[in-house]
Order: sequence, then C-alpha cells, then structure tokens
Amino acid sequence: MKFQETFKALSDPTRREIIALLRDKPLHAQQIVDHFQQSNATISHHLSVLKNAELILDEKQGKFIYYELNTSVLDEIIGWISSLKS
Amino acid sequence: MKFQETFKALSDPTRREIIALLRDKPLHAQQIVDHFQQSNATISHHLSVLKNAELILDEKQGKFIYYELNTSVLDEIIGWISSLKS
DNA sequence: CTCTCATTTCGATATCTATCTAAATGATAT
DNA sequence: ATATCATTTAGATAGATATCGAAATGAGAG
Repeated sequence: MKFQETFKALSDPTRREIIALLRDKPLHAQQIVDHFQQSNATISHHLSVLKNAELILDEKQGKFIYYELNTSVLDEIIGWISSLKS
Repeated sequence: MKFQETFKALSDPTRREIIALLRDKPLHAQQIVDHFQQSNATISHHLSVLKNAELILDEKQGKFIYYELNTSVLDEIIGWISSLKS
C-alpha cells in the first residue's frame, strides 16, 4: 500500500463522499453518478483514483461494474496513524 | 475539525515526514529544516498547512517555536475511518 | 451480428500546490 | 537601541488535478 496515493485519494471531498456512499452497499458507476451534479467522466476519474489507491474494489455483475469498499486498506491507514501516537 | 484540510495536509510526503519526526519529540523549525533538502520557506509553508489542519501545535520557548503533534486530531481521523467499516 | 448502453478515454482549461529566492517581520540578547 | 537570528511573507514558476463535453470502448441482449 502506498500512503501517497491513499491520502491523495482521500483528500478530495467528492471521493470521500463516494466512499461514504459505498459504506452501506456496493453500487455501480451510474448509481454513483446519480448522487452528484458532476459528469460521468468526472466520477469515472474519481473512481479510478480510488481504485488505484485500492480504497475500492470492482466486481463485474451482468452489464454493471459494482464498486465496494476495501476495508483492509482502511485498517492499514488506521495502523499508520496509530503508530504516530507513541 | 475539517477533513478536507486534514487529508490534504496528509497527502504530501514532506508533511508526513515532518509528522513522523514529531512523533518522538517536539522540534523547532530550524531543526525540521535540517532534516530536509528544502528551503526554510518551503518548510515554513508545510508547517503552516499542518498547523491549519490542527495536526500540529506550536509553543513558544525562548527564541524558538516548538512544534508538536496534536494527537487528538489523529484520533478523530481514526474515528472517521473506523466509521466507514460498518 | 448488431444495437444499446455502461463505462472509460481524450483533449482542453482553470485552479491549486510545492517550490524557490529574496525580502520582511519579530523577538531576544547585548 | 540595535544587531542577530528564527520564522514568515511575497512574488514567481512549473507541475498536478478536477472538471467538462465529446468520442471511443466494450460487453450483454435481442
């Protein structure tokens, strides 16, 4: 895991909101687009940043690609931050 | 606490290294500058970003300003990330 | 095989950020 | 008061990034 990519990915509000959306359940791209006032191209870009940071995983189902949180990376971030505290 | 500022602050490698330095003990600006190959102006900028994100606190001692980690903000980040996992 | 439609890529732009040198500030100590 | 020195601000530049509309891709369904 690369902290650089992870924190950069988390440093954009749209991406944090996408992550929060995925907390409840996996969604496909169009469902995510529908939550925002931004173009599908923009959301696609954000998804690729999140995917590159391994914060989300994608899984094909029928004609959709479903995105879901990758909680193991979240654990690694928590581990790094915790290590700063002593 | 503003996540925007916090994650942006953490998304730069120099700033993460400054934070790691401060894990052990408070340091003043010149001591931090000495750890890097960057100008004092650049480090000053990074310190101000970290301060603005409340990731570090500053305390005057004699002719130096000592910077130290603000662990309570670290706890808030951990809290936010943990909340994503369920 | 072809149509449809979900998703990504392209190309462009405007804003943001990290960095530098040089100058300004501000506080301590003589 | 003034010289010194730690720190910040100013102004500039190069590179990164968020965003868009439009075009391309690619996989399912008929």
